[in-house]
Amino acid sequence: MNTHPILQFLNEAQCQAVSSDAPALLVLAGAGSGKTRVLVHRIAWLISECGLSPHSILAVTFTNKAAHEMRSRIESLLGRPANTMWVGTFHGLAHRLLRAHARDAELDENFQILDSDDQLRIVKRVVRELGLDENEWQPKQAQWFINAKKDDGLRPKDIQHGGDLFTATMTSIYSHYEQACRQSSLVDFPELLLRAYELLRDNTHLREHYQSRFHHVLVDEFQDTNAIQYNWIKLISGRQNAITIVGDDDQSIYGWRGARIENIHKFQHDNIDCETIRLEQNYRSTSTILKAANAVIANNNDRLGKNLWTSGDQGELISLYAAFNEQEEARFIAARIQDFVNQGNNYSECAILYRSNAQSRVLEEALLQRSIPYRIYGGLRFFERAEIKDTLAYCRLITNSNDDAAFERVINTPTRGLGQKSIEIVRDLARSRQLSMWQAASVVIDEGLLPARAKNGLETFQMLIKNLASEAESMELHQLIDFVIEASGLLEMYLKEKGEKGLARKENLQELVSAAREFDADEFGYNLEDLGEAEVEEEIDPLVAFLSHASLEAGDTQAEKYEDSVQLMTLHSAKGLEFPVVFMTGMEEKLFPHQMSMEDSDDLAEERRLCYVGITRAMKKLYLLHAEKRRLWGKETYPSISRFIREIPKSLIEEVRLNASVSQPAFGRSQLQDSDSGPDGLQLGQMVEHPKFGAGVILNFEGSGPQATIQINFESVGPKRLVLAYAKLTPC
DNA sequence: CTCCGTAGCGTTTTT
DNA sequence: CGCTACGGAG
Repeated sequence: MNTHPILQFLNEAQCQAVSSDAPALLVLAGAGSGKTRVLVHRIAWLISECGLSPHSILAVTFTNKAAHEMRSRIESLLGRPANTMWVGTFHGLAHRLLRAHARDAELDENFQILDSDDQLRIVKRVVRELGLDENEWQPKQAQWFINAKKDDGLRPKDIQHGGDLFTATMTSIYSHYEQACRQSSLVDFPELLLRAYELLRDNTHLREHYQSRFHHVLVDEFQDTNAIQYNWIKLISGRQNAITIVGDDDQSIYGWRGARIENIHKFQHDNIDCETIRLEQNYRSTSTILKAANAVIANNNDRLGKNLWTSGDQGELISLYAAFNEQEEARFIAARIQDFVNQGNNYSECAILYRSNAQSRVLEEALLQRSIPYRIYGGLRFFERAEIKDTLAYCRLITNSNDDAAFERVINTPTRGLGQKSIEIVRDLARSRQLSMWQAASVVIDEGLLPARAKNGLETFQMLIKNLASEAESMELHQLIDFVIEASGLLEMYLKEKGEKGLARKENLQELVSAAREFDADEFGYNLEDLGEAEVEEEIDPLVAFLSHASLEAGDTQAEKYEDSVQLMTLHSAKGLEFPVVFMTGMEEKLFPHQMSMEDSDDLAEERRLCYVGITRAMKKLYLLHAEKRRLWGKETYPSISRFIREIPKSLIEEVRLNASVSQPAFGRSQLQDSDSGPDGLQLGQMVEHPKFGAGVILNFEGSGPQATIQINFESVGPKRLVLAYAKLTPC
């Protein structure tokens, strides 16, 4: 037994992972197996035991939350700050590199970051400018295309369209979009990564500098990395440095966003000396819950393989409840939560998970009816609010008047007599003379291309921005923001809004001012004190830093954290969290697995991983719910039970009835029936096809002999009772 | 420019 | 069903 303080209280596999001296280490960390703990302890180990300087450590995560948590846990373990250690998100670190070496990356030193909203606006404009029909060539789709290509490290010139009209058109949009971004010194999220990659790839001096600096690179949630992230990691760590990657192939749920689960296999392949350690002991859930999770995920192929276990006890059976409809599903949950709380527990110990956001509405209503406090994850985040984005758009114009995205956003907000038509004139001129909107505006005024009223508006706008820019030089960041809010007329405009809305907006704007007051560029690593040979260009403007910060850390989704409340969220946002009691709702075919992911086997496997993630969120008690009837987009549907439920051993489930509960149920079976099997080898819960009614699930067998009937829940027409002898059923 | 009516559409989300 | 985005009327 190792008695080293850093290795204390770790199990054997964890100790091995923390103290491994392998140059390439892969830690396959199952849900709830102490993944973050291992990562944090390993870094502390490297510093205090292997004598590595924090300066030579690079740790990468996906979310800001994870990055902050990691740094503070390392520091508290070490008992001292480790400022020189690079800990951050892929995007945050890429941004840091680009700021420090803007010239080498061929970027304007005041470049700003586009969020997906701004990005879509620019794509839309490009599509329009190319004279393409927006219905045929949807900007959303083009945006998706561009991002997917960037995630794969492809520039327009790298794309072979081979005469394919779709690819050719999309590539052309991509190319023009790139041009527009360059014009305005704007960088979107995937561009941050791609640029940072190209920077190191094409600049030997810089690459060698960072390779000799970072002796150990650690990556969290490796299953979520995309192609460019993987290549960036490879580039920055070079051949001589150690890499630790931590991840769980079974929890890869972002394939649709470019994440490459294969990167884990690739890592093993690229590093012949790679050591693999599995963390399979789970400290979160009961063995019942783990068995269910293991059984479900076992249906996927190509896994690296892992079996979660616990030394804890069995705990309660998983409860399965078949509700009549979604309202009843919600009421059942609310009642259970109320019971749970009445027994002396907290609301915050309960989480309600769903596949898609639309499901939350009915759940909210049921909770509201019982006055159960709840908190919804997701939704608008602080820096995404319209009033905040408007204010920041003015600030961006102060920093860089050629920022077309910002220009378009506020040119007529608040209204100053500039309609669609006037803006179109500016836009056209900007395009034909290859100018930014701001530059084009001056030309339009000089050449008298606008009616008097619009011309006035445009001039007022220009004066305003120039005025703000000159004031900016003598003001503190927070004073400036405050001044912008006032002088732009935004505050006045919002206060005119009726109801609470205007006031809420005013409060948010005040919060923005305090955020600016507390903002410290150095603290967020925007100024780099120790780049050594690779020189830092001059000190970053605090406003530029604040704007980048706003884009990179959009802030929390609104919620009063201190209040004890039930947690509502999608299965995706539940990843990484845990709750004593978990309700998984809408366990129905076409909802979960989602209809759009049922055809393709890779998509289906990802849905299954999502289910695995959901199940493993539960610590003590798991409820699975499905409705026999569900209103979807105003239409009644009769969904069949999710295949994932059928993948859980029946011995782990008890079916909840309204007044009693029976263990070892068959799905939808009456309590009196004691066999799963009916005549003709048909089984309860089985999918069958009827020539007239289509597909359905067998609910029950009744009677015997020639009068025997079968009850089937059809997708098209709902539950029906048929005489078995005449029903021409084919199993499917 | 603002307001209102309707056509169209409808996973998952962080940076 | 309920939201958004856009187009026409005032």
